[in-house]
Amino acid sequence: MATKPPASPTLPSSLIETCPRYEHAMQILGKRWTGLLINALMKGPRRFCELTSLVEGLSDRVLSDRLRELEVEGIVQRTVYPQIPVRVEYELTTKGHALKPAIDALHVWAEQWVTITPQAKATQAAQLQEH
Amino acid sequence: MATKPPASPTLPSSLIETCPRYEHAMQILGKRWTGLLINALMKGPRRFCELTSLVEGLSDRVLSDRLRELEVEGIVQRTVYPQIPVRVEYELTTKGHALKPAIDALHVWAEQWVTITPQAKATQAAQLQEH
DNA sequence: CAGAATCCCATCCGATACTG
DNA sequence: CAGTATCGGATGGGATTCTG
Repeated sequence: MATKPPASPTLPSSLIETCPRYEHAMQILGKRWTGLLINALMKGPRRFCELTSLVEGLSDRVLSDRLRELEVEGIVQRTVYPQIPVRVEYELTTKGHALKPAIDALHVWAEQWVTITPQAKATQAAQLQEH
Repeated sequence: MATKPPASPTLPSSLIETCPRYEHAMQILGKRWTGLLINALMKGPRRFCELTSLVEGLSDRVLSDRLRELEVEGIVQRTVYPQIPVRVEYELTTKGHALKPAIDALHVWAEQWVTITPQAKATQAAQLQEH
């Protein structure tokens, strides 16, 4: 009962190139709001509440989560200005800015190829309604 | 949610540029295995079971889900060759291949910037153990 | 081989309330 | 303003089993 094709002659066994780094990157960037968040930070430092209004639908709690994740990854830098009330700014690190080409490429692709279908529009509209 | 600042005077109201297309793109590509899956398809058509072995850890069910999603999005084309047993191949469409620059850019970034930390290695190892 | 169906627990995340 | 704490419903996805 020939379990699986014999590893396919053409495939070198080393081919399991899951590429851990790329995988890790997708793990991070793939999470729900992260792409939009980084996009919002591309133009410069932003404060917490600016981010909540820039990225519509993103809640405090999740924003907080995402920012911490990105901080841990060294993609975002958090700076506290000890005024009263405190002012906190988030900005991309060098590593974060280095993502620009990738984000841009994704943008170009989206512009060219992604069509918002009527259903998708309806879905979106419905989601907006829910507020 | 702590009443937002007065929309911040410096921000034009049109600034809510969530960019629906980009958002939609991230929605799709961001899902758990999708990035790796597309990556695996970049080199040419693949059969179902080839994909399960190429992308390690990806289960039948999820692969099935992802392929259908990508098919609906017009990123992947499914072809059935009515032999016995049937042979099914998946390949990227033009739209799918158009993602190459973005994926490549992401790859470059990952190579340059992503370092697998000891913790991450430990985590990965642990995850592999669990099988 | 190429999946569909079912089960079911872990994680995610939205809403709400509270703090410095 | 800039968050944290907590809860509960929704979703994700792994394991297993079954089918053509």
